[in-house]
Amino acid sequence: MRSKRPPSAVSAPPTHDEGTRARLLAAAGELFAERGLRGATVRAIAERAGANVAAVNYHFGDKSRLYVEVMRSSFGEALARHPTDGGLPADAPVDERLRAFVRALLARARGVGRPAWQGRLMAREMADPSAAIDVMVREGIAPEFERLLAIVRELLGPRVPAEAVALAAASVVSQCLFWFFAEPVVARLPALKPFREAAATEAIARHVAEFSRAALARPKGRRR
Amino acid sequence: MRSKRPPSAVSAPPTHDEGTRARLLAAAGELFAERGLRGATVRAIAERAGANVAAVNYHFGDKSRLYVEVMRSSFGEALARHPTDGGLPADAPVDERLRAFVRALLARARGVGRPAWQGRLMAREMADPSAAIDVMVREGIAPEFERLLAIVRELLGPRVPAEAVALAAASVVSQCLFWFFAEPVVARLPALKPFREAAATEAIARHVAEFSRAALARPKGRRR
DNA sequence: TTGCGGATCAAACGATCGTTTCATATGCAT
DNA sequence: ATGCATATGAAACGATCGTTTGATCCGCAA
Repeated sequence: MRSKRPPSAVSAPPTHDEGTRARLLAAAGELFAERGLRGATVRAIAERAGANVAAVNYHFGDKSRLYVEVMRSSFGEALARHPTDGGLPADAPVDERLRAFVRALLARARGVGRPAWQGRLMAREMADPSAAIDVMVREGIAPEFERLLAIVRELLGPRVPAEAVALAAASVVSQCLFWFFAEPVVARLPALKPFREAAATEAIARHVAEFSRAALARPKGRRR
Repeated sequence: MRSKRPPSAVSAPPTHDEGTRARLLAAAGELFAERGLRGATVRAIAERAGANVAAVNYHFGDKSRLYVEVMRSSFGEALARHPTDGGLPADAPVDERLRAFVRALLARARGVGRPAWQGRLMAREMADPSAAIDVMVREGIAPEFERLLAIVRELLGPRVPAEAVALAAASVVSQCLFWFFAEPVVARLPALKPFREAAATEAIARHVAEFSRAALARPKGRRR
């Protein structure tokens, strides 16, 4: 009912309107994050994008194909905006690399960049996995988890078995994911409520890095 | 299409058939966990329960009321089956109390008891909160988180500010929740896949308790 | 101008879902 | 036996959803 024209430039589109497809992707991202794959109707997506109901099927084939396209672009954008190496050189100190990893994971989860709905999209994909999660794990999560495994192995030392390294890496990741996976609980616990604000992200990152660093302290002269 | 009668006792029901309501609750629990609130249709629930389509509305009013009833009974059962104090006396050593807390949380999440779908139900409620989460947090999660806060405060000492205690408690909880909140990812990461088996729950509990215990080590003679 | 292909539109189709309706069965007090 | 409240059954209603259809608009090459 609003403006049928895209709110982009004032001038007319160059050859044909590329805007509709992009606006559908953005609107679908928001609505899939808000209401889920089933809950977000094609009509609502088209309306928010200022497009016709048939636009989704015309540009993406069907609703499920639009969904995986949203997941791919959203996840890829999050990967590019917050790289887990934090721009650090490969030979940077382990502590700094661990801190950078934690910071990147938290930034992705809590939407420090533009679209704040990407974290919720990921949480929904965990609770209700679709075909999109396979490529997300294979192309994004798995290689980055390998990088974290290397960091943890460097912290724990070469004598620690692989299973213990994997468990420790999981402990690091979990502390970052918690803050938006369990967001409805965080919002309802008075002790955790102050950390919901975006400004608290840095404090959480510092805590997670310190907490993990203390737990991963190399047992130098321990009983053994 | 199968047996219309409940497969309970061989004899006839005493006065009237109480079984239908209970079978609807059980079938709804499974299907809500498998497909979510929207995905599980009342027809599928009624069919699995061996009841008529109208039975849901007759016994529970409508679908959403059946859902909150499922959540309440399922969550209450999990609370009762795995108490976070682990049956320990209140004056037990902090380390044992922390271990018991972690073990209980993991047992609930990974369905060590009977119904393995309760964890998935909780994960879905996190990704897509309904009216049920308010009572779950108020009656179950909040008081138990307070108990964890007391444990952590005892470990960190009285000089640590409340925000640091809250962050540390969140770190403990997150390590337990991770293993079923992020289950689709765990299942796809080769390094974590072996921990999916139910037998690995005890190993995870030991790791989480040790990891947290090391991170929460009281800074005896640290810089201060 | 004409013709054409891509893009958008209103309208409708078929399927599914939650819910309702009304009939019927059952157990129990009278 | 009779009346009544509870419970179950088959069938349908109204609403919504994903998708399809056919017409229309528009920029551009011939």
